[in-house]
Amino acid sequence: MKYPFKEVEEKWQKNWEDSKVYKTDLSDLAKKLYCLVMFIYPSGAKLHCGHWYNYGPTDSWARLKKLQGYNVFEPMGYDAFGLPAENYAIKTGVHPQDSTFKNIEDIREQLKTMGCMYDWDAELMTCVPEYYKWNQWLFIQLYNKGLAYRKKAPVNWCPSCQTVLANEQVENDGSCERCGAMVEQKNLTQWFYKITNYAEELLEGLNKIDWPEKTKLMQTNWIGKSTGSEVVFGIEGSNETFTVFTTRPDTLFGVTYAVIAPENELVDRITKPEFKKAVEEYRNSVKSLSEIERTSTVKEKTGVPTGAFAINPVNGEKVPIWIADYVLASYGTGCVMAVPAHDERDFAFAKKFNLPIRKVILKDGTGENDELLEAFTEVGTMINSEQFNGLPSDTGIEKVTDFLESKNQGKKKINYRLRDWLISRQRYWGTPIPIVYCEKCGELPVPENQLPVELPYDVDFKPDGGSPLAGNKDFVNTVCPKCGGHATRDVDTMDTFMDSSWYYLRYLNPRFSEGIFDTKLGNEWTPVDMYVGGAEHATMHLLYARFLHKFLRDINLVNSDEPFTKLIHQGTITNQGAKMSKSRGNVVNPDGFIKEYGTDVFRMYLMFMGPYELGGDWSDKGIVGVDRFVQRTYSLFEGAKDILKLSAPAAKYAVSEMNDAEKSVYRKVNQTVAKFAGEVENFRFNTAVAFLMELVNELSKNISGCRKEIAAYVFERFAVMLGPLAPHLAEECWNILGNETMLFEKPVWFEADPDALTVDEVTIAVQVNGKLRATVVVPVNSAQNDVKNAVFSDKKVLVHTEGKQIVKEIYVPNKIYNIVVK
RNA sequence: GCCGGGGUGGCGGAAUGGUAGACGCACUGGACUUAAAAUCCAGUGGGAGGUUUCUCCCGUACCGGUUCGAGUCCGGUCCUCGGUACCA
Repeated sequence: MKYPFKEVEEKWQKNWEDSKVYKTDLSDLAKKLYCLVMFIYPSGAKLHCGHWYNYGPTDSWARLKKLQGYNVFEPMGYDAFGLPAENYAIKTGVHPQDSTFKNIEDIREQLKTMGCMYDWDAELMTCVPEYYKWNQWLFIQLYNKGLAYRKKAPVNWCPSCQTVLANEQVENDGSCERCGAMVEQKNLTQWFYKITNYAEELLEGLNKIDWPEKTKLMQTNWIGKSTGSEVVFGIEGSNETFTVFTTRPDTLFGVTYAVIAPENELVDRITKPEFKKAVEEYRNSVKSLSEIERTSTVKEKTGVPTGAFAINPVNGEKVPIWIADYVLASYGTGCVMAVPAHDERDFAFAKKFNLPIRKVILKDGTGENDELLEAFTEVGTMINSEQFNGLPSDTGIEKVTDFLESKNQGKKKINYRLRDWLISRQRYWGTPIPIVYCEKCGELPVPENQLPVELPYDVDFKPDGGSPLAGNKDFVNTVCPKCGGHATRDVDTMDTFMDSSWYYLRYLNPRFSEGIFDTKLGNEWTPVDMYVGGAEHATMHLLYARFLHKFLRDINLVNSDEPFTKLIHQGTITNQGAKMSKSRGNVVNPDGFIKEYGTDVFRMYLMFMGPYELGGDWSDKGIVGVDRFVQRTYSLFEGAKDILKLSAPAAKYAVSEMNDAEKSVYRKVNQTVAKFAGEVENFRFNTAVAFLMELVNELSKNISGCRKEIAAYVFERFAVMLGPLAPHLAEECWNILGNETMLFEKPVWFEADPDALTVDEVTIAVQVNGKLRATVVVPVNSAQNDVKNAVFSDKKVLVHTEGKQIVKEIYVPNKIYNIVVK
């Protein structure tokens, strides 16, 4: 009979649910295991293949652990705030809350058909007051510790989304990550979190976690630690000074000009009157450029002089001060000392504007007067540097800094590229920022007992450049918690990365009302043991979550340093070479495949496609192969109905007492058992599926030649191995065999019989000069002399060796016999 | 530009420095069938010859190296995918 996947899948899903098989007992900590996937954004596009590729195989991993006796907690929820719902509202008039709840209903149903082990009692969504109340609470804790602050800053403004984007959310070409519109620069007062306070610890912590090296490297580069010095320059005819950060104080004698970021306030004060016009024009021309455009390497260098001069602290020399867009206000001090001879950017700039280039580091083997054709940025010998002449430049770095320090004109400094996390969004569909502004008392946090600040339903979310909440007078107008006078609320909402930075703690009890989460459970169940999600979150979500976890630790709410012990990225499933997205219209909906083949086949096909971490281009060409495997498996089990009731298999059998078919089958099943768990354990699902296919091929051939009890032994193990990869099918097969309890109700896992893995004969490859010429079958672990006899009685070997001089023979036991001839 | 993956049959992909191509798709032949589909069995990297049981040559993007032996290690080149963007 054809495998009736629809009835079978529905039946076991219902049985699992009725028996609460996937309800995790969080009080049982003996073998606790927290397996987490990045929660889902409930868009109208529903679940697509990419989601399945994330969730299905991860669930298979978790199921292996469940069968191995772990107490697995696997929750699922909805990252429900965010721009797309609001954009959809602007387009269609459907309120974000209504569309979001509707989408969640639909997606929940889809998720349930996947048949994952989600503990649905732990389900959460971020757009309800019970959740976002704690975003606000957490904001206030950060505020009270001085880690949430406001500042005016140039920000990326997306004219289409009408919102500010973090740097990280702007694409390479200067377009908005979400809608693709070109991003502009705009100055707004915004809330920031001081993630930079944790820069060093975020860097250090990477050594303690089992994450992909490339992800750790990306975070390392993102944090961008660099060790150098701050050097104070005077300004001619002024009491003002400015500070530059440099990693190359050894080149200080080579400074021939200085550059200040065009936005820097100092520019107003130092620019000479006759330069004012040109400076203003240049500043305006730069304003329209995004940071991405400004810093493009292909862009020609631009800049103008200010007419002011800087005084070099080491030699008192006067050098002109320029402004140029290649210096960024947001990195370091926003001021740079320019050493064209030894910095590529400065070199290009100096060449273009005919500024002097002075060599102060001599490359070994070159002359002092040789012309420089490009900047020399490596270590050499210091020249033209007064008392430092002759020193190797790497030693000079420290000596020059010491000298500056003694004159109080510089010091060692560690600089980070990481910037503070901008969390304000001029948007409706998010967590209101719990701050009020009182005319008398100023800026005040909302008292904790007044939380949550509820997001009102009634707003006009037409895009007009401002925050939609500003239009709701009932929301905006409030009383000052301090003086009782009139006050207004902050009308911005929070970045949704806030929601996703601590959700893994809330899952443990989403209804907990006495605090942000149950700290006892948090300490017992986190860090998360296994976290699986896309590599695109390497520097945003995954860095923010680490930051807030450390903050929660510092206010004694968690007892660990890191949120996610082990991290895996699933690869991207593309379609016709492009990432699946609604806007491209290339989303592959799995529903049709589920209808035709069932959820187990679809899940297994995704796993069979290739290495999990590589992903690949979508094609349904091979799915019939997996379906055939399921059909063959099912009919094999049908032939073993109630076999466990008829014949209870022993724990192991002696191979010597078996017939050929039994030997072959018994060995194969034990070989499979021996390697299967390791494959699933390490997310090598493709080979795990292949091994089960090999087993089916073997059983098709030989199972009919086996005694009942051997067959029972084999089928029992086969059904259990199906468990992680095809849970519904496995449960059905387990039942067919005559088991009274469900596999996932009373988990079972088998170990291989080591005696079945030993072989008494091996095939050895015989090579002549590295070329395969024959194979010989010899007893396992044969001595070289015994093999040699077999080798040299082989005709093909003789053909290639006779009449030639044997130079050398290499024998690797049980593997190879190589003869080198001349 | 820099950093990090990856390049293996017609296709998806397997291979602790030791018989390259497991497993699957597609294809070919056979069985079953009135026929087709489904299923089952067999074959299947390319080429040359013997053509039944065989033998040889070539072959893991390209060039070179280490080694008895390289898809795997080393040096260089090309292509491709991701990350990043003058970070002083």
